[in-house]
Amino acid sequence: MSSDELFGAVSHPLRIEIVKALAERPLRFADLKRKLRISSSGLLDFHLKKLDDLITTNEEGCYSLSGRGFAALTTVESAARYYRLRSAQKRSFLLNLVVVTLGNIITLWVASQQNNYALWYAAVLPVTLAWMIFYSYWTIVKRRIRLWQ
Amino acid sequence: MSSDELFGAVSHPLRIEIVKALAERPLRFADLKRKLRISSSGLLDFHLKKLDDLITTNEEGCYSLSGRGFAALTTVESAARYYRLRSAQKRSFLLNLVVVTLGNIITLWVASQQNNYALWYAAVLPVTLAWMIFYSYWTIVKRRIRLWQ
DNA sequence: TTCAGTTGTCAACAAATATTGACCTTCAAG
DNA sequence: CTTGAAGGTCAATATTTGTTGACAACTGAA
Repeated sequence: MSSDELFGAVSHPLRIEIVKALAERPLRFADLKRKLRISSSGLLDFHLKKLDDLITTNEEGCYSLSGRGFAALTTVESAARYYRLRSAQKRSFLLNLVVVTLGNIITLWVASQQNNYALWYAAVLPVTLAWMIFYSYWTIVKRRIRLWQ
Repeated sequence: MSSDELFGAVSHPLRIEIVKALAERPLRFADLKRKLRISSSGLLDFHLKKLDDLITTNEEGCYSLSGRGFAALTTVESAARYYRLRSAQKRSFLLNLVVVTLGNIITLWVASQQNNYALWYAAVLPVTLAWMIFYSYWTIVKRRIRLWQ
């Protein structure tokens, strides 16, 4: 099953509903009709046939998701969660930046109390700086996450 | 844009090709025609219009992916390998752990050269420890990412 | 000026998809 | 035996999608 076939299979609201319903638990024909508020048997039949690769029936006539069906479900959910995920990655980066900056400020303050900045110069600053440069490259260039706008 | 609209947009092989081509670099109308071996302008026009939400054009007439377009691309790729994202998050955590640990080791080594551990005790250790505890909680509990097995 | 290439739009049609409603069989309860 | 529900199939039709080919405005080079 190629990508476009998978997308074709779940490119109708009713079929997405069917996949989600069957992910919860296996259902029979009439159960599905009731659950999705479909009045026409023909309509459900049509969409079930479109989902052929994604569902299986057991010996009792219950429909459930096949392996491909669960893969499709993951894809559907990842599409829905995508923006949340990216904004989480963005938050992760900004939080890291705040922690590193605060860490440097605290370290510098403690160093100033002792009038000994060598440790900050030699260790804390280079390590945190190198980390943030790498993390920035990874976030902005590799993941293409826009931190502004 | 709902899930089924996103899937509808990329449920045709040619449109998947277009999204992949534009992910590489922005292209103009004729460039796309040549690259995808399309003879009819009308055909390309039809599919570009279907991809309306996923692409933008700049002032020079170049088509490129919009934010949603990159989201769609990620979905297409996740359909093929949907677990890669989680393994990236796992790598991110482990890398952070290595960096923090190395940072502490380097800081400790520099401190030992000066025989002054106060800075490490008072600043570096508490900050990095607090960060890793929070990050662990977030990764393991919230994201449910399994670092072992 | 002409010619080729770019960048499309549009009408027409073919093909696929979505929906409805009629119809069928089986089975169990009243 | 009748009734009604389950579990569908099928034909007809409406709507959308996909494709072709004609056309047109603009641009730059010969």
